[in-house]
This record gives sequence, structure tokens and C-alpha cells, in this order.
Amino acid sequence: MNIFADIRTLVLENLAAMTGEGALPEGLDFSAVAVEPPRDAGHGDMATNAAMVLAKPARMAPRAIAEALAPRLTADPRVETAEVAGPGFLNLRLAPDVWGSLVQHILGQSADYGRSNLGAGQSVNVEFVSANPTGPMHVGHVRGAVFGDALASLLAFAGYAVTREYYINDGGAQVDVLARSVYERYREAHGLSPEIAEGLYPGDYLVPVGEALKEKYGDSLLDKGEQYWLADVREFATEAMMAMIRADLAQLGVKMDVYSSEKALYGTGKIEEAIDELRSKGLIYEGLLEPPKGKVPDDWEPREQTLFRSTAHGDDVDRPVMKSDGSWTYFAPDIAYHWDKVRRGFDQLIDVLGADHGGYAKRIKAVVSALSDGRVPLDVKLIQLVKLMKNGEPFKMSKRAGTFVTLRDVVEQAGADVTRFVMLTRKNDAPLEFDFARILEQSKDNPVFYVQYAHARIRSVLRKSLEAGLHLTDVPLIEDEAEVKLAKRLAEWPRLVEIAARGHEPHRIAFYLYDLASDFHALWNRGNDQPELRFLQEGDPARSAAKIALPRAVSVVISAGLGILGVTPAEEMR
RNA sequence: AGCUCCGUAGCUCAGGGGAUAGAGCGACCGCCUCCUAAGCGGUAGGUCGCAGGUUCGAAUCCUGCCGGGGCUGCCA
Repeated sequence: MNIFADIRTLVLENLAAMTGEGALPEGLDFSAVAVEPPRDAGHGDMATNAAMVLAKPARMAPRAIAEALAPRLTADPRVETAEVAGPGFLNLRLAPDVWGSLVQHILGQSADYGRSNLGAGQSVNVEFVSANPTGPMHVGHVRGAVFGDALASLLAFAGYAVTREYYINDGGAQVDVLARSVYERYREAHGLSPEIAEGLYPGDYLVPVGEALKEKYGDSLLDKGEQYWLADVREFATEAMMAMIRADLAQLGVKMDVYSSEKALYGTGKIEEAIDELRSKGLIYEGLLEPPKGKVPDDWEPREQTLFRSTAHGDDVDRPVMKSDGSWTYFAPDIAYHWDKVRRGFDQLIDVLGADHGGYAKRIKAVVSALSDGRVPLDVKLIQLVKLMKNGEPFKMSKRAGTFVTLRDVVEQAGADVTRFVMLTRKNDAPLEFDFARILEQSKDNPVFYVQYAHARIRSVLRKSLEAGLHLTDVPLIEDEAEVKLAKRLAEWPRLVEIAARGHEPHRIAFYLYDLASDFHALWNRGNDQPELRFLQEGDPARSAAKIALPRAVSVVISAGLGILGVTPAEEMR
């Protein structure tokens, strides 16, 4: 039940009827007609812009349309008043019992309230994290992980069939570096002093991997040339890293549906296939690239390369898929990977990338556009950097200085719930300050506690009411304006879900929950001044039961919203 | 130089064609014999970076400029 959508339908029906009666010209486009909550609550419960939008195409005065529409709307039992206001708004005030039925509906629907059929079962692939398997996940990855996971949950709630996917970059030079680094730790495990050359990964997290390697291979790899052990060590080390990353993700509460391997694309003809597919569309050619604009590298030499004509699909320059020595660039397996996703039949693709990869968005979009003949939309969500702070001071993160902050550090200090919620209190394209001191504080500075506190208060009331043997009812008693305001907020939930899902913006859920909690706390405090508004009414079980229905509906929505964000709704605050 | 994101209250940020632009923090004034004050109410605080354009209507869309972050051939 989405009241805004329902009333919009009512408006559209009446506009159609007016057309039928000749009160409006034929063939008008009603798609811009909106029914929305007004900015100012004094204007009513919802407003429609129908008259203003239609005035010009209908060649009529907005007020004339609005005045003709108003009595038709008030004929519906749900609409109490419809007033023309401002430049032509039609402000609607709904019948008071609408809010009561809404609460009943929410309690009946429970966790399904707000679930939408927006996606209509379309399949969406959300690729996120995709951190290189060369070390533990650090804070920079956390935001992308949380964002991708919450977006996936949001889309599922909005009726999409969602696949969460991680692309393992295990095919490039960096996994060779990993293997060499682990090999040194393997030597160390044998009592030899490791030679961590410049360019190798120095982190301690590889020490146990070296030991495990010794467990498996004994001393059989010692004093052997790289060609002898590189492939085995690489596979061993990559698997160890992926096990670590999976554990990190699990700690954050992220579970992937599919792990795709870059390495698995090599030597199987899949890259060749993908490139051939592009070639068959006339998008592959041998050519020279212009030097980059602006600062030209000193050692620039024009070289003939195999290029992808990405400019035919919106990119700024064509991109090399093959190096001048004939080997693939990193871009080639990316093409094959996205070709694979297209062929698996997804209706939509989403790539969640760090903002530092922003330069790749256009070429990947070009790939998907070319390989799907423009059929499959790809949305690239860029995640801005996380600025680590401590007491308002920037907190530098450096591998060398040993202040390398891992996902594990963050989750162990702040907890998964706090980490997830805070990471979602910014738009993905805005930088985020993550202040350890502030986040550990259990106060109003911390939005997670604010929302959870509201939920905990409701659960507390509910526990008390059950102890008192109350017979709950789904029929609420809504008297006060603070209660009406809260109910209206609940009415916005389905609409908000659709807006957030449409825009791929899970942060809207977090902000909504904050507002909902705020309305709830306001009502709660009103009970301090006006005891008759308290949920639990001494000696009046029937009234108590009716008063509790509204907060129960609030807890249903908070719980659903937090569920989308992957945050546990607290039963109590300790 | 190009591409891209950002510029809204002292600070951190929502809003992203509609009416008088919002929240939190900070400041100031109030509210606990009470379902958890981890809360609530109020006051003060704004040329929505600048200039044009589109529109009945622009913080929102377009163009240009200014300022800041990120990226910018054969690394991933």
C-alpha cells in the first residue's frame, strides 16, 4: 500500500474521465503528474502538480483545471479536502481514518510493507568490492562493500532478482608479486632471513601464509628457481588471500553469490571470443593512439596497438586491448568478464568502483553497450574516498608507517552495525569522514544509536505490554498531531524505497530512518508532558493496546529499513 | 590540457524542476515524581560558488567561468 501511488492513480483516473467528458483535450501526456508530500505540512497531506503540468499543453489556466479536478477528488472517501493553492497546486487533506488503516495495513504486511514490484523480477548483477587478492581489506574497501551490499538488498526489496558478485583480479602481475612475497615468508618459515625487496608486499599478514606453505610443501621449494614454484605459490597465496577476504567480508556481514576469476578467463579462449565479438561489430582495429593531452610523457613513443573503438559508444578515446608486445592489457579480461555478464542474461549491470577508477567508467560502459547492442544498461557507481579521522584530526593511513587500517581493525573497534550505518550516511559520490572517536561514542552524534534507540524503546514498551498480558490490536488510536506526523512518515516508506532503488541510492534509506526515528522520539517525549499520549496507559489495557499499534508499525519499518542496510535492529540499549 | 565528481548555515552534510531551502554538530534558552534524558522543544545562523540561458516556476536542468578532489598510453 503506497498512499501516494494510490492517490496518484485516483488523480489520473479523474483526469482521464475529464478528458472523456471533454473537460480536457484529448491526447494529453499525464506522465509528469506527481502526487507528493508537500514541503510544508501546513499545506496538507499531499499535493499534486497536475494543473500546472497540464495547463500549457491543454491551453487552459492552471486554476481552472485544478478547480475542476478538486471536487472529483473529494468525492473519494479518502480525500477530505482539495484546495487550490499557490501557482496551481492542489493540496489534499486525507480523511483521518486513512492513517489508521495504514497502520493496520503495515502490521498486517509486517516485514513486507514497502516491498515493491518496481523491478518486476528483472535480474540485476551488482559487482562490488573486487579488491585485489594481495592483502587484507582496508577501510577504503569497506565503503564499497557496504554500499554494494546495501544497494543489492535495496534492489531485492524493490522486486529485482539480484546477484552479488566479486571479480577476483587474480590474473595480473600483482599476484606474481604476491607469490614472490609469500615465497620469502616461506623461506623465513624455514629459518632463513627473508629478502623483502622493494616492490614486494612487506605485510606481516603473509607470515602465516609462508608457514602454511611450508606445511604443504616442506622444503621442496627451497633453493629452486622461480619458474619452478611461481605458479604453485601464486595459486596457494591467492587462495589464502581470498579466504582472508571472505572472512573479512563475513565479519562485515557481506555474502557474495558469485566469485568470478580473472585468471579463469586466460587460456580458455574467452578473451579471444569477446574480442572477436567486438571485431565482428567492426570495433577492433590496429592503430596509433594520440599522446595524452596536456603533459606528454617524456618517453612517449607512438606504437601500433590493437584498439577497441570505444568512441563509437561514448568514450573519449579508443582504448588498447593488446600491448605492443602482443599480450593482453588488463582491459582485455575486463571486456571478457563483462561479455560474460551480458551473456548470462542480466537485464541490468551495476559496477561499484572506487573513485580512483573513475576514468574506467566510460570504457566499460562502452564495452557493455557494444556487446549488448545497447540492450543492457550498466550503471557505474563511484565510491568516494573515506577520510579517516580521530577526534577531528586526519588520521594518516600508511602501509610503511604501520598505520595500515584494515577492515578488521575498523569492525573490531566500531562493530559491523555502526560501520555499515555510518558508511551509508553519505551519498556515494561525496567524500566521507569516518571519525573513530565520534563513532565509538554512543550518543546523538552517532546516528546509528539514534535509530536503534528508537527501535529499542518500542521493543521495551512491547515487552512491558506483553508482561502485563495485554491483548494487542492492529487498530490504532491516533489522536495527537505528533502521532499523525509519525503515521505520515510511515506512509512515505514505500515511495522512498522506490526512489532509492530507482536512483541506486541506499543512503536515502539511512536518512529516512533517521527522520522516522526523530518523529518517533518527538512523540515519545510528548508523553512526558501529556501522560495521556503514553503508549502504556495505567489501568486501561484497551487504550494501551490501541496506543501501541502505531509504535509497533514504526518498529516494523525501522526493522525493515535497517535490514536493507544490513544493520541489526537493537532489542535494547546497554 | 582533457575527462569526472564536488561547491548549500561557523563545521559535517541532506534536498537534485515546484510554494517561506532542511537536519545534525557547535552557540544560546528551556524540559526528567514519568514507557530508558543515549531523548525532546525553542532561539540565533543562508547572495544554495559566480554569470548567463531554458521554463509559468531553477539550489535542482543547460552553457561558460572560478575554486577543490580524483583520473589521464603499452600497471591492475
